Amino acid sequence: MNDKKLTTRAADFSAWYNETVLRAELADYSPVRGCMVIRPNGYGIWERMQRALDDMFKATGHRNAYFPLFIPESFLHKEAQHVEGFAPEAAVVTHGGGKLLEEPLVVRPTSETIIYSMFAKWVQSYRDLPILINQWANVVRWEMRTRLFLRTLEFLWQEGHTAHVTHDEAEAETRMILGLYRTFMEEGMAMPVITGLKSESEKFAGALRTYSCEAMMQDNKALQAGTSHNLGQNFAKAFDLKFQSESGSMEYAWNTSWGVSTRMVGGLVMTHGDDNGLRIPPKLAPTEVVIVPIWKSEDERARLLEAAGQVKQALTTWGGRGDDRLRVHIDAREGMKPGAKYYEWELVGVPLRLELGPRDLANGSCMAARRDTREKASLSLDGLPETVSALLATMQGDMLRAARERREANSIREAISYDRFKEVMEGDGAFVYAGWNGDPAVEAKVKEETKATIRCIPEPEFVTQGAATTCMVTGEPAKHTVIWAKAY
RNA sequence: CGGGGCGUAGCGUAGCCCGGUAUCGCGCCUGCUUUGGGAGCAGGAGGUCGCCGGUUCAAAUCCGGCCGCCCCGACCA
Repeated sequence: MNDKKLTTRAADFSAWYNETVLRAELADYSPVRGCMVIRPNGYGIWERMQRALDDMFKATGHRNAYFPLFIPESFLHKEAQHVEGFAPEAAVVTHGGGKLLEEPLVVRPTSETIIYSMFAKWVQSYRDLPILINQWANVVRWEMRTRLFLRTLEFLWQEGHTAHVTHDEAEAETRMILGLYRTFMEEGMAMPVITGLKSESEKFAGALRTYSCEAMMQDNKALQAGTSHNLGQNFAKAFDLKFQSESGSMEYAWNTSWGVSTRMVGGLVMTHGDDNGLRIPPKLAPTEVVIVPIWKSEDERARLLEAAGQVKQALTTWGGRGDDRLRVHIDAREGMKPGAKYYEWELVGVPLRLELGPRDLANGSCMAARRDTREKASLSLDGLPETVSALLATMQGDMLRAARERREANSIREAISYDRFKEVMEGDGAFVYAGWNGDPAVEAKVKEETKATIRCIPEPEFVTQGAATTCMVTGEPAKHTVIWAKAY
């Protein structure tokens, strides 16, 4: 038994995931059941996700704010569907300062209630709208079964909350954010997603409509990677969020809320990881390039470390990407063979490794190894920053392309019988595009029989085979073409 | 909460049936030799055997109770 090797994805995908997260030091189990510690390697990825998204939110007119962790229990009860959805998994504080509280406080599972209660104070006129707020926060949901990053009792996320004058404006916001998430996931995470509408049974508790980004993991299961909700006037009515319109009438505001979480880190692992560990797309990699100097003698060690320092200097001071400087680390550890370092950095997922030894130095070159393909090539030290930058950009694109090809290879777009569908779901699984008559009972039956659910009613651009005409289960006329899959 | 499994060094484990103060591997520390794909040798440190109680001259081992964790279900970003 060689415990240096990870369990392979083919042997046990779930075990592979856990080992990869733990051994790449993204996270660790905490003393509290169902909670996790996010370690620097994992938090560094989250920070880069935050930075990219935060810039996008700001660019579209949103501003950050912060609302309290504690919510009066009564707030949760003001919207009927909302309480039904979240009360069962609420953590409730009953004591403070050694005394029983007059009203219990719920640790936020999401912040609609407290935020819209505040919006109600701030809005009198249509001129006060829209309000475009985002907050970065932790939330708590008392889940029965947990998994690192994918489902923990406490997780980090951002939640956007907006209020608008009209339904259409709120709908446009909801859709705009959905597109923003998609752009980030595809261009930043190199993780292709399908955007679409959630069915009634899968929509957010209290929403009019929920849209989501659905990604396919390497076990062909779907991961809901982000959601954007048009809340209609449900919360505005519950919290008396009203404004006087231009014509003088009193109207309830139209709200949206939307969020992505540290779950995306899990999605990143399950989208790009291989049997050697993590593969981080360059844009999200805290370290894009690791330099491994190689030496034999003490004399060589001094020379190579100096040369490595110069290479790092050349890379990090290069301004070809503007303010976005290349992120470079030198692995100068002694007493560790180069091969051992290679395996370690591959496990951690650093996109590009530059090996620099006496032979390379003599040639004025270095050996570059791509993490995504594990291909090696000799690169001239002349113009290295340009070469490296271009290579990283190529890798970013290649990783997205490879992930998209994998998804399509495991999608079923042609008509399929329900019997065949059951076989697929019992076997390798897939994203199955099929007709649905729109009946929630059919959805429930399929879930009961196969564990697959409707991931979304995809936007038209994803339905490349043309809309389905009949329901896969009943044979009745199809109301929608939907994507069926097992999900995390 | 229902069904199954497991708690022994930082991690992974043997020992338990058949009682005698704990095995092996990885990791860690020191020294020397190494360093272009997971180094070798030598020496060393590290343990309330999940917790409480019982039986016994003696408990990791047998008995009772409790706690925790993992997997499968119900619930879910």
